[in-house]
This record gives sequence, structure tokens and C-alpha cells, in this order.
Amino acid sequence: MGTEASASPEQFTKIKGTDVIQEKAKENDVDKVSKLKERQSSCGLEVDCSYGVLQAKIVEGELELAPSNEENEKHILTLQTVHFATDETDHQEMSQLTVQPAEGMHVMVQQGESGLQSLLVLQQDINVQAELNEIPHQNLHQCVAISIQEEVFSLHEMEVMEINVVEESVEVSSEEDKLTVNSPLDENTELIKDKDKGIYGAEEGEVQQLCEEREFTDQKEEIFTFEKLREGEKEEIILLPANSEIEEHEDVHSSEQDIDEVSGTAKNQAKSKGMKRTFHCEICIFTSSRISSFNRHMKTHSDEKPHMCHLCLKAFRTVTLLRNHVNTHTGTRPYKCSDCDMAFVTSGELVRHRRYKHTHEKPFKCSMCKYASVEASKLKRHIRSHTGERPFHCCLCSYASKDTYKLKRHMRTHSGEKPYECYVCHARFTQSGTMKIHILQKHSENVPKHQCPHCSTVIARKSDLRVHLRNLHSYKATEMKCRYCPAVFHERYALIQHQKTHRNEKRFKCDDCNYACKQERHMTVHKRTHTGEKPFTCLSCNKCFRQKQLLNVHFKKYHDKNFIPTVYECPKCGKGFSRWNNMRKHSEHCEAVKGKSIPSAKGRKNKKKKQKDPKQDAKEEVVEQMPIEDTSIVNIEHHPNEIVPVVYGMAADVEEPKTEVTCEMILNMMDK
DNA sequence: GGCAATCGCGCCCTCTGCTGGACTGTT
DNA sequence: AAACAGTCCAGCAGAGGGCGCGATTGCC
Repeated sequence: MGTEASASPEQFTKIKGTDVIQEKAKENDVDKVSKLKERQSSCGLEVDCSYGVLQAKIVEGELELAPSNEENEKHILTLQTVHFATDETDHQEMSQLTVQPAEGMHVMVQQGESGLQSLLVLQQDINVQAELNEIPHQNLHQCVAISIQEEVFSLHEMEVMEINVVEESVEVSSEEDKLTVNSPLDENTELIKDKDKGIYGAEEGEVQQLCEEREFTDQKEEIFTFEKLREGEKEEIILLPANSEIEEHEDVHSSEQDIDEVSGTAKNQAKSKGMKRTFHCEICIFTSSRISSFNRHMKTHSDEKPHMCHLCLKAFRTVTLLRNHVNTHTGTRPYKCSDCDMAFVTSGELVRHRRYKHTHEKPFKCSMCKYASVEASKLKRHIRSHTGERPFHCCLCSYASKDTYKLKRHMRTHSGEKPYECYVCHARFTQSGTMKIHILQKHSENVPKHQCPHCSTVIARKSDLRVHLRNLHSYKATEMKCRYCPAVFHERYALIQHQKTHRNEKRFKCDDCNYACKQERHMTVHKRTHTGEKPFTCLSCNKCFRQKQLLNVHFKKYHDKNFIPTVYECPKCGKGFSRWNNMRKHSEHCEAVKGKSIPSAKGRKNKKKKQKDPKQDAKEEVVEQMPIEDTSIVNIEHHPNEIVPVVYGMAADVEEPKTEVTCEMILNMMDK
């Protein structure tokens, strides 16, 4: 069944052509253009869509819109209505609204008979003329159909649709199959070719009449009328142009007059037909059923701001806006919260405050998770955490942020700005949170600590406790072997605790006698007593020794002329001893001089020790209290500075253990 | 035209978590 | 003394809460 071609291409209602916009962009002030850009960018198609040709890419059912590389072109979505009718259902009427972002792409909205189910088709590389006359089959497959529940969608609403594309890809595909792909192409073509019958039922004569009233001569500046059929109700949408007269401030009123005239014309006709009118702004997506609202709206496209603040000279469009503004100067807050002491300038602020603090009503819910927010902007910001969108780019590095504040905060890393200063030590920080932690940890008394649930470790910061848990208490798949025994562990903390049990045990046992020691090197020296090995030879007299230290003692005593032995005098009788132990032993029985105390070994040691922090002292205190188990090396290990370093000046070799024989030899030599 | 509701953007804040260098104790 | 490991600490970014304020719009 064929469809009559009823409308000429000129009759396709062109709300705003690219060329017109570009001209307007030149004529309008920068703010207007930028505002349009913002509106478009906020629709979510692409942030920079107004700067380049939007291109639709069909990637496995997903819709991707990307700006082309063409620069310095301002492409703004244009709307075109296409009048056609299907022939399959005879008088079934369908509407097709084509949104043409650029030459390369079409966005069409098809509306079904019921008016409830619409179809948004994004089509690539079809120019207007081609679409109107003949659409190639292959291009149809490049279309993406988006199921729409409500009429013509605003660009803002398209943002939501874009998000839903991924989720509903299957459904969309089916819709596409049903409504687009499966439809005979020729039928579609015929539909579009149906030029004589506008699908909205607008008589061509009406449009022509309106055009004549406005002295519009061609499609560049038209008044476009189309109607929608919805459940028997006939609604007329009047698309009003925003010509240059409206945009010029002094012509606003005349423009409004024109609008009134136009609407009046339409109204009369509407009345005669029992239709409901809708006024549609050509500059933006605004529609209204009230002419007063429409007229007021048109003022938003002007710069008229007659109400000026006498305090800061800022101008406002309405008295209400001015009053609210002045209240910010005076501190007047008429809207007081009944549940707390907060007060606000506007009712909206109060409502929002109550939602945040008292009612906890969160109307904006994320469809992907359980997040809900009080404000739409917060939901929009949240959704970026799902999409990964980062619209705010750093101009100095590759960083991009999801909101403006994070970018601003990030910029401090480039500027070196540290706006937060510790009031105690005046240290500066880039973030307030960092400073807060600093003050808490460094300058507060009751510092909160984080106790490890698995061990006695207490860590100042929670994040560090997390590292502690990860390093020490997490299960490791690979076995960790004890370095002293065959035991294996999967938790590092358990391994360390186990290895500590090996710390004081005499793990090295002599095969030839009962000697045992904690260190292998001690065993090496000990075994020389069985083998008779004496690897250290005096270069002056060729005498051999089992230990290097013995050789050094020998050399200093018999071959070093500058050697001055240290003598420990008895405080009672003045008798000299080479060893403090011997002197003390003597002194306990010496009654020559009374009343003098003998300094403790610890006291003498501390005199030699460098000034250290209390923590260090406490640790050494613990060392001092450790039981001495290996008596053969007690003097060397626990009092190394008492004898060897001072007397012989060879501290590095002191740790070699002494056998019973050699120790006695040294002691005898020294005490002689 | 006034008012209330709503929207949108900006700003600032807090909490959270990760990272890497510095410091310190142990081996 | 050096290597290693654990802890401390500042830097930095992610996510979200809350408010300020101008602008717009529906309704009366």
C-alpha cells in the first residue's frame, strides 16, 4: 500500500538550521551562544558537541556520539518535522521528528499511533535530501533506535536515554527490528515522501497563512505547526521562531506582539477545532501552554535586567531575584527551619536543608546502585563514578576530574599552594584533611590508636594498620620456611613469632664435646680447640693463636710501645686491676678505706654511652635484664667496652668467643 | 507580578583509602 | 655496616554531604 507524498521539502518544519544558528551565533552575544553550548553539553551527548560535528558510531548495539575533528564549527542540534503517514493502517498517523545535529547524523523521533511509544533514531551519513527522498537500505541498519515513553524528548532528557542505551540494548534491538529494520524501507521512504498530508494534521494552508502573517518566505524563518494525536485529544504545538528581532533587546516587545498575533491566530483556529495549544520556543526546548509563560520565557533570551542591587550594582531580571540577593547582603533569612536553628534566604534552600538534615528524603535514585541523593546534581556527579566520565581536564597534565572541586584541588599539586597551616607548628598542607590528621597525631594528647586484632601491635593510622594486616596477617599461598628449622608457615606474623623462639636457644652443638652456643661463628672457633688449628700468627715473633683477638692482645702487650693498659683501682686500697670484675671482687673484702661505693657495671657503661633518646635507653634496659646464659662469653658479649676496646683498641674483633683456655690466659696476663 | 518549587552550578567540607619516602628496629 | 622489614607520615585522589545563590517556571 503506497503512501501519498504530500509535503515538499520546504514544508519540513525547520526549527533551527545549522546555518541559521551559525548566523545567529555571530549576531548574538557570546553569552547566548555559550549558554546554548552549555545546554547542549549538559545533555550528555558530548561535552564538546557544539564545537564539532556530532557523529554517530554504532558499535555492537551501543551508541556512541563523538565530535568530529572539524574545528571552529558550531553545530547545534536542529529539529525538523517530517510530515508523513503510513499506509499500512490506512489513516494511521505517525510523526517523525528529525533532529539533525550536523550533516553527518540524524536524530529522528518517530511516534506511534498511541502517542506513547516513540522511537529515536540516530542515523549516520544521510543528508536531509537523501532522507526525504530515498533512504538506502544499508543505512537503515546503521540506525539505533531508542525506546522513548514520552513524546519529543529534550536534549537534557537525551542524556538519560544515552545511559539507558547500554542497559536496554537488547530491547532496543528488538524495537529496532520491529519498528525500523523490519519495516519495509520503501514504506518508510513512502512515509517520508508523503508530502501532502502532514501527519500532525496541520493543514498546509495554515502554515502558509502563518508564514504569510510573519512574512516568512522560505524555510529559513518559518512558523511551524504540527499536531500530535494522543488518545483522541488533538494538541497543537506551535513552533515560534526566535528571529533576530527577538534577540535584539529593543524589539522584544514587538516580538511579543508578533507572538501574540501568531498565537491569536492559532488560538482562533484552535478554538474552532477544540484544540489545545502549546507554545514552543525556537531558541530552546521550552514549551508552554500559556502565552504569559511563554512571553516571560522569551525574556530569558534577552539581557534585560532592570532591577539593580544598590549595594553591589548587580542586576536582576525580577524583583524577587533582587530581593533574595539583597537578603544575602543584609543577612536576612526569612525561611527558618522548625527543627533546628538554621535559616535560609529562599524556601528552596530550606526544603533542601530539611531533606539533608531532618527528613532524609532522597528523591534522586541511581538506577545502577542503591545510591540516592537529595539533589539531582549529586546524582549526576555520582553517575560519573559508574560511567567513568571525567569532563574536567587539567591543562598541565593528563589528570581529569569528575567534578570541578577535585580539579581545583589537584591544581594545587602544580602550583605548590598549601593553604592549610597547622596552628601549632605552622606546617603547611595541601588538604585540610591532611592537616587535621597531622594535628591529631602530632599535637593531640588522646591520640586514637588502632589495635591490630591479631597481635599486640598498635598503629596510629587506620590505613597503616591495613598495611600491617596485609603484610603480616594475610594468608600467603606460598609456604614460608623457618630459617632455623623445617617448619613452614602461610602467615608472616606466625613465621616471625616462631623464629623468635629460636632466638635464645643454643642451636649449635659440638660433635666432640658438650659445648653448645647460639652462633655458628662461635662454634667455628670452638672446634679449633679440638683440631689444634691456630690460624693467627704474630708477625713479630711467629707465635700462633686460635683467635684473632688473642693475637691482637699479644701484639699490643709485647710489641706495641704505645700501649698503656687500663687499670681499675680499688677505691679502698688503691690496688690496680686490669678487669673491673676482679677489682670489685677484691674490693668486697678490702677494708682499707671505708665509705666509698663502687660504681656498678651499668653505671660505668652508661658513662661511656652516648646520649640517646629514652626509647633507646628503655630498649637497652631490657637488654641489660636479659639472663646471661653463655658464661664463656659473658665478658665479651655483655661488657665489650670494659676490656677489649679500651685496653686493646680492637673492638671489631671482640666478638670472637673465648675458649676457657684463652680467656684464662688473657685474664692472667692482665692481672699480673 | 509575586511566590514557591525546582534546577543548576559552584564552593567547601569530611571521610576514606592508597602510595611512596622517611625513619627505625632487627637481623 | 648493610639489608630488610615495619611503622610513621605527608601527599593525593575518590566519593559524597551540605550549603550559597542565581535562574527558571508553574501557579495564583
